[in-house]
This record gives sequence, structure tokens and C-alpha cells, in this order.
Amino acid sequence: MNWQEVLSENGYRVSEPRRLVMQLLENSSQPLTPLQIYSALLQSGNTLGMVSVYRALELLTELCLVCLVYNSDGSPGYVLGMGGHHHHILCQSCHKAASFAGSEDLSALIEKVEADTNYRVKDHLLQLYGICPACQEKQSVRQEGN
Amino acid sequence: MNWQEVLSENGYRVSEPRRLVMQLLENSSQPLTPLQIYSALLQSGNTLGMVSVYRALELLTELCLVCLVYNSDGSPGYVLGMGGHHHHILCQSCHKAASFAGSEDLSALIEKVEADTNYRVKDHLLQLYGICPACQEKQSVRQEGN
DNA sequence: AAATTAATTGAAAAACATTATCAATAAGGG
DNA sequence: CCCTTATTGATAATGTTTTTCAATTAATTT
Repeated sequence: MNWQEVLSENGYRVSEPRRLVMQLLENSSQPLTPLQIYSALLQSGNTLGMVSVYRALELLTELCLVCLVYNSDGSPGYVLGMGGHHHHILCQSCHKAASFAGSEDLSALIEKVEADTNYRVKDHLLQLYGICPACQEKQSVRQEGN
Repeated sequence: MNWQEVLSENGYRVSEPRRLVMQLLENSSQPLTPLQIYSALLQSGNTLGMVSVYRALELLTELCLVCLVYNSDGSPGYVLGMGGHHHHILCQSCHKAASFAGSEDLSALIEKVEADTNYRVKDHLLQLYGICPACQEKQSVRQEGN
């Protein structure tokens, strides 16, 4: 099921601003802020209002078509959603985002925390930060050059 | 080492706004936004500027005396830092925060992600959301009452 | 204990981000 | 192709964070 169908099946229209936002995120490897999205779309010759970007992101996030992530400096950004439960890892150098699936690996941790704190765990936020393959490459080349 | 010493040893003064913010966070079980901190302090008869709250939080966060956390709705809040590496679990009902230590439990997950994505993992953001013991109690009481 | 000095504060303004309002527009069903 | 209604975009309102700078205050020196 593509994103157009998700919109339709939930009673929403496939409008121009929504199309533009999805298209841009589909072609972006890194999280973008609402302002970055707005600016990029204007610069590529499109015309839409900032407000529509906010509204599109709100709706698309609700439908899990896009995800809100936090950069390592705490600033928020939006990336394409992958459907199903997953998490993101962000490159601290070029900001490229990758996703990885599942939460089975957290179940041991969660059980331990439930035992320790007596909280009942319902949900979680997990993001990893690191260096992507391409930036590792660049770094080692620079090192060799010295 | 208490927070006053941490400030001094890093060349910062123990000023009134910083004292007020720390004092409030020490007595709050839930994350507070800058505005909530400012309002609470004014209401308890103190006098300080909003700007000082922002500045105090920025510095205290840098020194790891307070931590920035994300509520399950995505809004940010500040809680007392615990020193050393730790994470937080937040109650979805009363917003009470608890902390749990360590990241050893994540190492298996991290290795797996490194293998899958070829990223080199450097850091992570982990928060759990759930129901605290007191709110579990309340819920089961209400249930029985029906 | 008073004087000195430099970090820190607070008020105001500026900059920036988000949300509300509402008439005009456009998507999708008939 | 028309009709209905969700959606848009412009404007304004609201809210948040940062900048600026003279006045204040914490901590050090005398």
C-alpha cells in the first residue's frame, strides 16, 4: 500500500502540498525541519504555504508515513516512515539517516527496568547516533593523508 | 560533589537564578519546561527573568546537572541529572520520571545494528514510557470499583 | 570588611517558530 | 462536468527562544 492509498483509505485527499512533502522526503536521506522542507520546495520552483507544510507533516506523522526524529543536538526533523515498528540511526557528520527494525532486542532491558523501577513499560523512544559508512571512509582517508 | 561545587570548579558562579532552578528541579518528580519552571518560581514568591531560566538550563545541562528529556507527546522537559550514564522512564499518566542506569543492556543491540547498517555507533537516545507504580494502583482500584 | 573586577542578570526588543482564522480553491464522488 | 466539502494559503495572533546592553552581584583581592 503506497502513501496515496493510505491517505485515501483514511478519508484524506491526495493534495498538492502533501504530494510535495512526501516527494521531497522520499528523496532526502537526512531528516528535515519544517522550514527546510518549505525552503527546499520553494527553491525547486513549487509554490505552497508554510502552514501547509506543518499541516502535511502533522497528518503524515499521524498516519506513520513520516517519522519525527531528534538530531543529536536535540533539534527535531522529519524522515520518511518505513511502516512497522522501527528506529533510526543518524550520522553525526552528514546527518544521513538509516533505519533498523524491531524491538525484540529491547525486551530484556525492558524487563529489567520493570523489575527495578516497578513501572509498567508501554512504549519507548530509541535513536542511535554514529558515523555512516561513507563518512567513516572520508575520515580514514583524511587520516592517511596526514 | 554537589552542584555548587560543580559550578565553582568549572569557573561558574553560584548565582540566585541557578540556585532557584536547581532547587525547583530537586523537588520536582516530573520533567518541567522552561516556562513551567519560570512560572513556578514566580508563583512561589521569587523574582527572576525568563531569560535567566533559559541560560541556567543551558549551562546546567552542559554540566550534566540537569537532563533534557522528551515527553511521549514530543515536548521537551528538564529533570535533575543523576551523574553518570543513565536513562529515564516517564509515566504517561502523572508524568513522574524515574531513571535507570547503564547501557550494557544495549550493547548486543548496538552490535547488531552496526553489523546491519555499517554505521559506527557513538551515542544513543533511549527513553521508556509507561505507568508508574502509583498510577497502576489507581487504575486497578478504578477497575474494581466498576 | 570594604574595594575591585568580571561574570551574570533582567528588561526590552528582535528573531524565530507555531497555531488559529476564514474566504478562496481544488480533489474526488456522483 | 458539476457539486460538495476537505484543504489550502494569506494574514494575524500567539508562543518560544535569542540578542543586546546597562545595571547588578558573586567572588576575589586588598
